[in-house]
Amino acid sequence: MYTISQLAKSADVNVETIRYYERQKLIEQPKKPLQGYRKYPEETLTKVLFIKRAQHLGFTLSEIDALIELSTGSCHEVQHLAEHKLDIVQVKIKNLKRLEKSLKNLVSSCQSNSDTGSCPIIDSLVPAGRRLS
Amino acid sequence: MYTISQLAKSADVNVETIRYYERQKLIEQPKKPLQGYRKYPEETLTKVLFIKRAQHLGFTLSEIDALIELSTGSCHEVQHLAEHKLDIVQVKIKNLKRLEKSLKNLVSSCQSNSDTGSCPIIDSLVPAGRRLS
DNA sequence: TAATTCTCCGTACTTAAGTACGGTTATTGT
DNA sequence: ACAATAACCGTACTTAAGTACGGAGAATTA
Repeated sequence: MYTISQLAKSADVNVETIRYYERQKLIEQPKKPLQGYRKYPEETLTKVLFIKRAQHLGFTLSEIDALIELSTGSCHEVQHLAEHKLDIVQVKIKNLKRLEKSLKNLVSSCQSNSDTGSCPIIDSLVPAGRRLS
Repeated sequence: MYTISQLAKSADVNVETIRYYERQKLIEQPKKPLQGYRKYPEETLTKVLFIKRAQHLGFTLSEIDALIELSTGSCHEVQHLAEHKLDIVQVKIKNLKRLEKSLKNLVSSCQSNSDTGSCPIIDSLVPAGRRLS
């Protein structure tokens, strides 16, 4: 059993983060005893660690909430959630790669620029036939 | 010369977005004439279009502000900014690829799962030796 | 016992890039 | 001339995931 600060330290998060998770109902707040402070069971630490791991995989807190809901039972639905997240990640990668390509082009067009009066990057961002200033 | 709503329409943004850019000093608010509404010059439309293009490349508004500052003059610094953004994009791609890999593993571990009582995804998110519920 | 540290709790603030609202004035269309 | 738009303006709200603050009470340490 942990106090809130022991729990936070064990999970390597801020005390405020624990309280935030409680407000979001991701973890349960233990009843306040008549005397003394709240005590958190081992299970809560497990849950916070679970949340942190899932966040690392790109899941949002509300997705993690769903994950926890589904954890007792539906492996299939969990899989579905992970597949959905995988889709999103793959779309993001695709978009970033397009971006990477554009930026590389821009940077290299600068490299071969000898004209000190203009910048190919700026020029390419200004629509054709327009003047920025 | 445009009214604010003509400007917004031409740039395909919301009127509120124009006003927001004014507050952020990305574009200048024309003086209010003694009679009538403000009039925006062609240059402002160019700037808004510039902003939108730069945003597409992943630049934040404050970076775009810098870009506009640098546009008259320092091609080298503009290049530097673009290189910095390229770095960031490449780091993001790398991280997302690691994520993609992990998610793929998780999904495929589910695919080969015959145990209806547990889910490999959930199991892998719960730290070793712990129990979620 | 006194001082310090911790918990508890509600509320407000943070970032980014806007969006929404509500009231007032100005302009345009009929 | 009168109704319907549009502009103006300040302020507040939005999302996500927390962080910060301030005051009150409880617990630990010297």
